[in-house]
Parts: sequence; C-alpha cells; structure tokens
Amino acid sequence: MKFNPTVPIYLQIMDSIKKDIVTGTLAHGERVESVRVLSEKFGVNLNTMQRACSELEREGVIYTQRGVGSFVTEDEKVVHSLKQEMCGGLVDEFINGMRGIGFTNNEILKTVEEALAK
Amino acid sequence: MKFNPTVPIYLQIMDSIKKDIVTGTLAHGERVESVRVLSEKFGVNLNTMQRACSELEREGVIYTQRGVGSFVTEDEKVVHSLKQEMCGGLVDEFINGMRGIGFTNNEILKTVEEALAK
Amino acid sequence: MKFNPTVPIYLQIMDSIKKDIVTGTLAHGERVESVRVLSEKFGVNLNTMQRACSELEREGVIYTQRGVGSFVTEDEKVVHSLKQEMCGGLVDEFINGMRGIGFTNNEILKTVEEALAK
Amino acid sequence: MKFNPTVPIYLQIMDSIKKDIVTGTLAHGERVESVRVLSEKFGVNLNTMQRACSELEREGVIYTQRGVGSFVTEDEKVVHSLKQEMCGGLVDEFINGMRGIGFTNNEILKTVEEALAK
DNA sequence: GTGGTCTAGACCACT
DNA sequence: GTGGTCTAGACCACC
Repeated sequence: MKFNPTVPIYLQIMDSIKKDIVTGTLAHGERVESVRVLSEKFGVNLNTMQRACSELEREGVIYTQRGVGSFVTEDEKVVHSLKQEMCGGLVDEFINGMRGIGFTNNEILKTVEEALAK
Repeated sequence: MKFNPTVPIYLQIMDSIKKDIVTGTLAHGERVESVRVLSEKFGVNLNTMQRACSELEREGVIYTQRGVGSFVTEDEKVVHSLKQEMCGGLVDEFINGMRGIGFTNNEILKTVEEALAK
Repeated sequence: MKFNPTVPIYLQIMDSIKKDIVTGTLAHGERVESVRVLSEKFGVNLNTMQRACSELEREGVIYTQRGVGSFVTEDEKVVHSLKQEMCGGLVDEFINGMRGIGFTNNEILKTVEEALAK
Repeated sequence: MKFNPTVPIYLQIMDSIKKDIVTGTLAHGERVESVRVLSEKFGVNLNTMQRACSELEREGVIYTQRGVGSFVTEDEKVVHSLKQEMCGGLVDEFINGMRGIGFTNNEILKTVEEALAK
C-alpha cells in the first residue's frame, strides 16, 4: 500500500481498515488478521500497525482478546457512524458543487434519484 | 477572463455563458449583450465571439432576432438539460464514491435528504 | 488454622478470638468453648491455648467462672476499644493516603459520607 | 523513580503526574516539563514518556501546543474527577475493611471524625 | 528548542 | 501462536 507522506501512516491504515469494514470486505464479528501479518501486508513496522489497531479498538471499531486476536465490532451503530464519518466529505462536496451551479434542493434530490435509477 | 490554451476559446466562452444561465446570472428570456460588447468583455476577437454565439444558438441555448439582439431561451427543457450537462460529472463522482464505501441506493438518497435538510 | 511462625501463636489466637468478638461471631456474654476444645480446634498445645485465654481475661475481653466456663465480656467499652485497636491501622492508612493526594479534612469526611451512602 | 514491573510503566508515570496535579505540586495551567526532560527524570525511554503524555492529553488532564509544550488543564472539573478517581480505591478498601471488623456506617464516620481531629 | 511519528529489535503475559 | 510494552535511535513539522 502506498502512503501519503503528509499524514501519519497509522491513520491511513486505520482508514483503510475502516473502509474494509464499511464496505463489508471485513464482516461484522470477523477476525482481523494478526498485527504481525498486517504489518507485513501494509509494509510497516509492527509498532505502527499495533498503534493503528489500538486506536481502532479505542474507537470501538474492533475489540481485542489477549492471546487470541482482534475482531470487528458487532455493534451496528458503530459501523453506521463509520459510514457517516467516511461519506460526510463526499456529500458536502457534492451538494456545494450542485448549489454552486444553481441547483435547488429539490433539483439536487431529483437529479440523484435519476442517476441512481440508471 | 483567463483561458485554458489547450481547449478552443469559443468552447470556454460557451461554458461561461451556459454557467451564467444555469446559475441564473442570465435569466431566462433575458437579452444577451451584443457580440461586440461581449468580445471586448472576454478580450477575444469578434469572430471568436460570433462563433461561440452561433454555436449556442445552434444548441438552442439562445435565439437571435435580427436587428434586435440575442436572448436566452425560455425553454425550460433546454435549461434543464444544460444543468444536467454541467452537473453530470459531480453526480457520477459522488455516487461512485458512496457506492465505493458500500452505500446502497436507498442509503445514498437518505443521506442526501438529511444533508439537504441541514 | 495456619500460623505465622514469626509471631507468638498465643497472640495470633488472641487476635482471632478478638476478631470473632468484634465481628459478632462471638456475641457479648456468649460462652466461649472450653480450652480443651479450643486447643484441638486451633491445633495447638493445651498450654498455649490456656495462655491465650488468660491473657484475654487479663485484658478484660473474657471473664471466667470457676467450674462453669469462660464468657465474652458484656462491657461495651471493652468491645469498643477492641474495635479501635483493630481498625486503628486501617484508619491511619486511609487518612494518610487521602492527605497524600491532597484532600483536606472536610473533603475526606465528605468523601466517606458519600461512599457510605452508596 | 522505581516502577512496579507488573504494571505498564507509562501508566505508573501517568499516575505520578496525576498525583502531582491533584496535590498541587503541578498547578493548574502550569507548564509541564518537556518529554525529553521528563524521560530522563523518570529514567525511561522517550517513547514511553511520550505515550504517558499523549494518554494524559487524551484524558484531558493536560493539553499540548505543538512546538511549545504541554500544560496542566485549567478545567477544575477534570482535576476534581481526578481526585475522585485516585481516592476511590482507598475509600473502598477502607470501608470494606471497617465493615469486615463489624463497624456500622455511623461508627465508621465517627471513627474518621475522631481520627481527623487528632 | 518543542511534540509527533516511524523503525528495528527485544521481552513479557496470555491461551 | 496472540497482543502489549519497552528501548534505542532516527527524522519530521512547528515555533
């Protein structure tokens, strides 16, 4: 994985894992690979990987059992708020752009509906 | 106005005028300034301006009355398709982004509604 | 009962009986089992048990009636001072700890009241 | 400083600093020494010290300004809850001990009052 | 100077 | 095996 040098690697890794959870690549309750495996996979140091995981646990995204492994939370609320967190920027950018071209709320909504129907 | 040298100027002028129409800066049915005035305003050759206007007329965006001047079309359909043309990219980018995070169509719609309500 | 080899057994037996009195396991005025029974119960020599009892009597914790048996004192003052003797360490440790964290007397009192109310 | 090998050093350092804040050794709003200085003072690695400080910041006990340093919070509430947090164990241990010897709530309170008067 | 992050390699407790 | 902690030493961004 390629990292943006201007933002901490462990944050980027967290985002990557969050995205996997939100998209269902990592199912709820599923076991997350060990930090050692993940550190190799992401090509980072073990400590960096551990930091990413401990932060994720603190946020309630995963939970950990000593000597066993980490698991994706089964709390639907957490996953839902994850989605909200990750799409907030997209939505704002879109709506601002549309309003900038002169679209009203109803027009924006209608446009989205039409686009989704395709 | 500053032009991108890689794309024909008359196209850029057309886009500028379309945007004015779409955003309401130029109201439906409103008279467009003369090509002479516009050519000075945009800092381009009279021929270039004329080309832009004739293309706009061909697209039905404006219509011309001999000896009177040019006017923005009053056909709502044309204006609406203009909007579509200009926002297509935004919508696609947004929807693809949302789907990439795992949102379903209903979720996307709901999210937009919520964001618009704010 | 298991004894600490570094402190005289008769003292440890005395403490055990005192604790029983203080906690109410041995009620005020209740008859204490005979030294013979107690010596077996504690697994110690009869002399050791006798020493413990005579010391307890000397302290006024129990009193003996020839040919009848021994009884826990009915003097509330004695029992109260027993409690004091046994809890003195706890109180000092607690108050020193609290002052070490910077609590004032009033704060300590208030904290205890709150904790007791729970 | 001497550390208990069974509990993470960074936690012990956090407790030490919390205690300094609670007792007023570190005044509210006062600047905390740099992590480098502190790491030498405590005789631990820079990373360990940094972890202790970042956890303290997360708990709101200190706040940090990049390139400037860290400062004790000025929020009285935080400091007060710190006190509660640190004395909770002491109080519980004390009251349980007292009740174990047979003291009633009133007796405990009275005993504390007497001990404080000394 | 300050705090923040990353790597490399080690040891520990738990299962 | 697992996660958790610690050390040593390095580089970066900020002020």
